[in-house]
Amino acid sequence: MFELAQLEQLLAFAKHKTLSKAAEEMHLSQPALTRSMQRLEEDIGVPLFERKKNKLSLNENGKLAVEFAEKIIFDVHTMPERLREFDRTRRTIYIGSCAPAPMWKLSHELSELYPELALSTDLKGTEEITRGFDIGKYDIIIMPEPTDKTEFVCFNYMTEHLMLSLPPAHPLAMYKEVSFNDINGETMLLFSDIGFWHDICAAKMPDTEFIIQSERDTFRSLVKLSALPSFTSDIVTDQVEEHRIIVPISDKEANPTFYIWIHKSKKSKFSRLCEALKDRISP
Amino acid sequence: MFELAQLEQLLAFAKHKTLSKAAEEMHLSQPALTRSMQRLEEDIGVPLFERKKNKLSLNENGKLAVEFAEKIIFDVHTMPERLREFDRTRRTIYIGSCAPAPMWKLSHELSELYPELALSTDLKGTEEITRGFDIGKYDIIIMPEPTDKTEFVCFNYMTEHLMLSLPPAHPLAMYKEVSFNDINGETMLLFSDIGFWHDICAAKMPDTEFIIQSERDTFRSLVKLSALPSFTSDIVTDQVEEHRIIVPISDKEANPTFYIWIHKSKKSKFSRLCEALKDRISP
DNA sequence: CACAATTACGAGGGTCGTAAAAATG
DNA sequence: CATTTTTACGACCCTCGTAATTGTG
Repeated sequence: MFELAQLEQLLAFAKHKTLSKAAEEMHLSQPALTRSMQRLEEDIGVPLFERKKNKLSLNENGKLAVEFAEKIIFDVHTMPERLREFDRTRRTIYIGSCAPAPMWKLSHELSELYPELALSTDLKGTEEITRGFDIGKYDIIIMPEPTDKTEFVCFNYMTEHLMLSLPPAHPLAMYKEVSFNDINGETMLLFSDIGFWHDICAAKMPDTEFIIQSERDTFRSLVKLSALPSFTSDIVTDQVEEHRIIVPISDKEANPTFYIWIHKSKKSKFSRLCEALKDRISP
Repeated sequence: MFELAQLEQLLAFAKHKTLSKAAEEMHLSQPALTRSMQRLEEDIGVPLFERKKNKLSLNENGKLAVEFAEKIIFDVHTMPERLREFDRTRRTIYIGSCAPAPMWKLSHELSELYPELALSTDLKGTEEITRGFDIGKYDIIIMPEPTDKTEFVCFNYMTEHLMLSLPPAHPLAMYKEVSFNDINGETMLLFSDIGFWHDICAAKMPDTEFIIQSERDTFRSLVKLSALPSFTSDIVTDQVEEHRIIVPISDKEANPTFYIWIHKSKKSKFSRLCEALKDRISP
């Protein structure tokens, strides 16, 4: 049986048309290549080359052999790549979420339930999250609505309450609660990595100008230093907001319940999680 | 890079479930297999096995690796087979003919024109010959009719005259010529390997009983010794038929002209033959 | 205790590189 | 005369087999 190295050498020769050049690419001496190709011919049992005194070229057999070799070498190279990728996905839980708060909570719980697995999290709008779920990019997704599709299992995970964070001097600070409509037209500070909240903001407050900040620390400094309103929620408890008035937002869109979707086919992989959530199964 | 031998060893292990059995099939010692599989894991970069103290089994990666390996090893084994077949067809001219006489003539001419190539001849009815031509089984076919298909090139090759060979005492021996109709109902000797002549006989002499003989020498002896009529032709000059009366057959089916068909795509391969026949091209 | 997997170590075979030869444009 | 292919020869690396170890049912 011939060796893979010989097929790669054949491809190198087909590419460079001379043994010397091919040998260079293969980090091999010319004589070694000569013998290696002679062995290949012997092993296969048909002549692959046309030999002139100082010229070697592929004959018809050789040209066909190159086509075979290309396919085999391609498969041989993809095999380890695909296996490594497969191994990686096997050791990682891929989460897609439409909001940060439930993702933090779920990440925390998963890392305790599955300390041997790595987590990969992705924060996007609902549309992109469901698309990624459909193509198998995510094992688990967090959505602001349940699903009744029979191929998914769905859990009621948590509810978040969005609130307005205001400097005490702000006119809205006196209200016990506000609606998106009240805020519409304001200029606001907004953190960028917030998933579907972007869509909510755009839909419910079309006239509001958002000053978007992607650095969390910078965002927090801005909130402290500026007189502009910003959002916070009942989940973001760690965020110290001194000298700010917190006002609940009444709209139902501001108080979403988040649901966890999992493919039924992956139930066994996430049996521990499903067990932990079994009381919250939806519907 | 891993080696093909390692993939085959992996397949052997997948088949036998233990290194010892696999080693036996591979004509290798167990320790050698152990190390070989360890190298395979290293080369690919992911664990393929689940190791218990005295039990080795494939993990999920390993099962996927087996699928890859099966495909690669299959391709590796087919490559030499296909190349040998390709080489053989390249060195052989495959001829299909519906009659023996033009096949002998063509074989003779081809072996002089292409002394470096082997000949493979096949004698069948017209239907089977054209079918074989369509599927590429034959490079050249000999047919009793021309073709006007543009993808073929066609030559008028030769005409053969079928004749009746009779013992002098036979009633038909006095005629200057006969028709198939005159012979219909006789009992006749017939050589078996005669291609489309079988169809002619069956069609034109449905009531004739043919005593079919496949051994040429036996057939000739029978012709000499029996008082039964048989066929001969103007081409079969070497056949000494003492004490036999030769009567021409008048039907047009008994005097066919044979045509050579060649795929235009193979014109270059048979350029010498086409050159030799260029005066007889048949539109 | 038979069997399976793994480790240690020495031997052998195969492939490589260097050197040299032969041929070409 | 630079370039290319091929052959000859010695060296080295790599894999193999034997032997020994550990562990299991």
